[in-house]
Amino acid sequence: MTRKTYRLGMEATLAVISGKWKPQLLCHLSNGPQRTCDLRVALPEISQKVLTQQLRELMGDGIVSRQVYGERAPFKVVYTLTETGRSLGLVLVQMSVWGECHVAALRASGKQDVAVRDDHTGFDRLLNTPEDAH
Amino acid sequence: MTRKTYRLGMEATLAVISGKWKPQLLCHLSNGPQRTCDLRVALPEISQKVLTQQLRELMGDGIVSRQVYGERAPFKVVYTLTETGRSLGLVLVQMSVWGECHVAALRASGKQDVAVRDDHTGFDRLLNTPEDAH
DNA sequence: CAGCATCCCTTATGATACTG
DNA sequence: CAGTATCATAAGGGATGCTG
Repeated sequence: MTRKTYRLGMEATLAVISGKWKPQLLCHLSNGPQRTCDLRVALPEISQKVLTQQLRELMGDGIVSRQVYGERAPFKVVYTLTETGRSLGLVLVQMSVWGECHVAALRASGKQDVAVRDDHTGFDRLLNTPEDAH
Repeated sequence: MTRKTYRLGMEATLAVISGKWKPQLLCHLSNGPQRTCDLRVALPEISQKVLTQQLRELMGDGIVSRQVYGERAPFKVVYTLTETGRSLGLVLVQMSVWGECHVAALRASGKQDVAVRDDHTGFDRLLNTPEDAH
């Protein structure tokens, strides 16, 4: 087994959260466990292949877990953020806040025409301890 | 001019800091202004083309500035983190700390064979105000 | 319902040679 | 010394059809 060596810790974090749809997946999973079909509704533009792919990567990194209900097809599959996944909360919120400020500044300066649709409160539930969430 | 719309603020942040060599570039630039040749020494494996490319992207996002000294070749070119670039400090440190913890956990669990070479203190200088740095 | 396999395209990154 | 231009390759993502 060959060892993967990152130069900086933040590269390891980037490896976990970067991917075209991972931020949105993490955002929706922060609201609680989600079925596959829930995620497809939340992210209408993702392809089936990439959805499965990115969820597998998050599983490999210990960020989400997968539970299967039912003996035979059709199955019910539920994805849940692990405790490790929830521990990303502060990082995700801070990245979101910085990104929002940066986009506002870029637009104000006229350097780039950019916008952000949703605000960082999408991750707020991760900032509470699991016991607080009920 | 077509508008780029991010769904989440963190996607805007990822757009700025993701790139194979950007974390390391930001880390070295956090120690102060750097000449092109300094960066090439610090990142021996980056190609000339990609070095220029990633620096241009950081400039386009207002993260670094570029100063040219000299009337004709050979020039002296210096890259410096802007105030916006320095404002990334907290985000970069937190991402690094989380990544280090995560890598340690992955290794302890035997799930992946990973390691991080440098620790998050590489970004520590960004946590001070510019006036404090002298 | 959830997922796999295949083929295709776009993007990111790399190697090399050349210029002011 | 710094940078451009060109060509080549790798990685990420998307479209479609099929399966238990």
